[in-house]
Amino acid sequence: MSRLGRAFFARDVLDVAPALVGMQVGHGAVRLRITEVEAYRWPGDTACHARHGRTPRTEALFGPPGTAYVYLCYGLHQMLNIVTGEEGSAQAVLVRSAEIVDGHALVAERRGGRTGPDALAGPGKVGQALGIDTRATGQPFYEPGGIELFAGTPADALVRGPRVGIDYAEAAHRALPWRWADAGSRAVSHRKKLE
DNA sequence: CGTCAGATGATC
DNA sequence: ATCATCTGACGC
Repeated sequence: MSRLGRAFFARDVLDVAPALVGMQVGHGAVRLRITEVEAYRWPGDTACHARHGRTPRTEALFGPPGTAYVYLCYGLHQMLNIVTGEEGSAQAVLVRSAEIVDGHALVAERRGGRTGPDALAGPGKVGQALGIDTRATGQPFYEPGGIELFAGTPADALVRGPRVGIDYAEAAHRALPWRWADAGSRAVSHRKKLE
């Protein structure tokens, strides 16, 4: 499968996010098919980490398209974001869920020996399966060696709805339907809130 | 099926 | 103090 080039990511996050469903993300021996994503963008979205402007942590969100923004959530979970749009704009796609394509054994080991379905529903599980951490922040996806993104099998149909876990944001932004998922996949979190 | 508390650490 | 979460415990 072919690697996604920089141009794929150099569009608005609302175009890139749904296009990423069905694409594949790889790191080392692990390859996953993306099944659920969310878009974040500042200005105009108080759910976005960049809502208070540039800080050491959010600097990566303003970086060039096709690079990683990985942050630690609740002190436990490594959350993978894909930076989009032109450099200087704060946009990223959060990879929320995926199916295991390759590296089943390694993923099971990282998950503490849990063996079972190929569905990884939830962003913490995606980061854990890939074995990534915040040190990947700033790395490009379109070059070999790090986290890589490949063209995959687009979903037959997408479902969309509001994003998850952003109670701190203004009501209007909480309601934005900026979450997309593969309608036919079992690897989707909070499925009830989607249509 | 549901709700709930605890884990755990960077950030501003 | 807050937080783009997960898991296991417990109740129905």
